[in-house]
Amino acid sequence: MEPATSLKKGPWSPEEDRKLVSYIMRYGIWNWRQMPRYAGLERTGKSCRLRWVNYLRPDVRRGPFDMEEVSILIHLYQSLGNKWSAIAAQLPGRTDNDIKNFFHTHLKKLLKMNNATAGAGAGAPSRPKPSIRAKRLISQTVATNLINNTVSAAAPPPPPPESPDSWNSEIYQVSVVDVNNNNNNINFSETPQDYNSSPQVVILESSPNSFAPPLSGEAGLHQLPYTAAPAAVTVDMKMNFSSSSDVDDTAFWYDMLAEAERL
DNA sequence: AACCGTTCCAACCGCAAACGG
DNA sequence: CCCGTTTGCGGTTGGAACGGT
Repeated sequence: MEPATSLKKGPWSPEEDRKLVSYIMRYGIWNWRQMPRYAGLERTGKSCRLRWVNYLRPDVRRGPFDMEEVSILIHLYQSLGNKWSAIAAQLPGRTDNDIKNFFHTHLKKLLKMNNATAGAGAGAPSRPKPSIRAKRLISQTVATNLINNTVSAAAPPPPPPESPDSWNSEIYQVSVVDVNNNNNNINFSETPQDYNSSPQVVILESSPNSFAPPLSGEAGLHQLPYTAAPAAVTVDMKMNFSSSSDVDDTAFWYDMLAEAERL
């Protein structure tokens, strides 16, 4: 039983985080219910466990899901259902809470509507429009996927998707650059031995109209983990998306879903 | 600038499973 | 097996951030 005294609820302060982390680093996890008392925290053991598992644990992976993770998530959901912890076990660094949130905010509606409209003809219910945040997230996964595909295949990058006429407003841009060379062209060497270090690849966002602050970190920059493969390719691509609310670009989204399911 | 509706996610709650005496 | 305690899981929610008007 948790004590009935007034324990703190709500968001954790940096000081509380520090106390919890330093306690666990020093003494480990021995009893969640007792621990907060010894760690000087006025929290329930349950709250401490949640904070540690979902946020403070050093191996928690933060940031957007990449295409491979989305693919795994979709496949596992289709075979396991809402067994979030089982799915999380297959996605290193992702917590069940992360996965649950990602599913509910990005995938549930799309999967539901996709199933409902699969093979449906005229008169099918209209597809939902994805949110701008989700667009931003997926645009990053697209870029990641293109990088990986391009590099592993040692082939030229695919041409940018042909835009419908209605996509004439270039207000969102994802660029892949090598920041070490300050250059949009990443020239990979011919052989693996030529590598001393991998180019640092980042996704750059530009937001001339409405894409104000980036998801995190330094303005306009999102870093992606990247390991260069032995290949002789040049990556130079830009993908342009319209996010104008009156443009129906949901077809693009369903293509993304299909791509994730295909992988 | 102000307002309002929507999106997103950290954190909560209730319940079930696991544990152990 | 029983029963109290602890841990883990999944659904839900509060509120900050965001985007549109």
